[in-house]
Amino acid sequence: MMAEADSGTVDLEIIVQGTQEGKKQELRLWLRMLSTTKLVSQEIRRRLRNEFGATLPQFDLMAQLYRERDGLRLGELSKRTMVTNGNVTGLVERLEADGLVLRETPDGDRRVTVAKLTKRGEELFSSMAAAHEGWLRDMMADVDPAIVTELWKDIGEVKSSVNNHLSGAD
Amino acid sequence: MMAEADSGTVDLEIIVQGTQEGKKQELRLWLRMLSTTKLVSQEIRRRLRNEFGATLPQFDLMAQLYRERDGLRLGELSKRTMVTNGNVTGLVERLEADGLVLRETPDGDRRVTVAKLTKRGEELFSSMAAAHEGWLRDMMADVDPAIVTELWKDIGEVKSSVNNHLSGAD
DNA sequence: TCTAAACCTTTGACATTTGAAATATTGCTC
DNA sequence: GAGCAATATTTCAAATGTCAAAGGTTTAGA
Repeated sequence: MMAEADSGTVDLEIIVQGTQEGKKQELRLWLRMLSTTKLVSQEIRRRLRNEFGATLPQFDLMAQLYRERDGLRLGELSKRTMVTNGNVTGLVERLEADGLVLRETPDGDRRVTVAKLTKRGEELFSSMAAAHEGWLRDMMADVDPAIVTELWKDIGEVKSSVNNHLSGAD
Repeated sequence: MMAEADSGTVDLEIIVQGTQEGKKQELRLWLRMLSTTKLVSQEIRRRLRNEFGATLPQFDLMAQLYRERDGLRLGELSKRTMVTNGNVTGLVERLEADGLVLRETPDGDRRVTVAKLTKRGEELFSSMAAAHEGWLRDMMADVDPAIVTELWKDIGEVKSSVNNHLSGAD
């Protein structure tokens, strides 16, 4: 596929970063990121369901509330969980029905709804979070810790590049 | 947090890879992978909608059919797209209604349904695929190609580790 | 103050998603 | 060849997801 130089010398630069197959690398990376993420998500979903009777979106939402004990406005929750507004409404409704979250409207601004974890919500999330962290350590047990750190850094670059090339709203 | 040796010497190994922050690296990596994947997915979803009136799951499904011109059984489609069986049924139904996919039952085994792209489906997918690849190159434009390649390799290790530590079915 | 723009959440229509149960067909075994 | 496990798909209920439009509230300006 790749033509060798006519003399004995080899053009290393081309081999290393150039034409090699360097066309659809981004697509290839994306497909692998996507399938890996799906794989992990499915595993976490399964364990959350089996061990805690919770769903992944519920876990994500509670995670945000757990670190903001004063609660969050639904719009803010929407941004942080990357879930649409309308979706947050239903999610919070169901969690409230289960007694894990409560909603209140602050005095100052009656347009706003703030969601907080209840006592029960805090306790449940606390144990889910501990398990969750363990599952991830488990799943990534075969990966060299140095690579984990490196991946974190490099994926950060991907994320920031993507953020700089969005078409719609931020 | 980390006990210092009693003499003047410092245990570099512990500092470097041990306690430093080395506790929740896997969790941190996972959160970043997840948010990055969501970000890219949303961008692709938006562009598919705006430019082609298609959804992301439809695109994924058609991608599998595009590379198997003889069609695929629904179960096989389910595995390859990592989408549940029941879900594939509905997706294919809607694509069939739009004239992009057709279903047929082979003579040999009447339990089976095979889905294929129609002519129109092939044409549409072909142009979507070209655009899709371009979007990804765009979004990752600021990332050094060497890092793209490295990420592909390292994420492969993550994926294979995860595959070795699944609780449920393969 | 009256009103229009801006802000925040909910609602509604529809698509996707999961997990489990139901159906249909095949292949094997006795 | 009747019964039964194994396969393959569909159906169902409930949850999640998007997008757009509609509902209240607040804020600012005329």
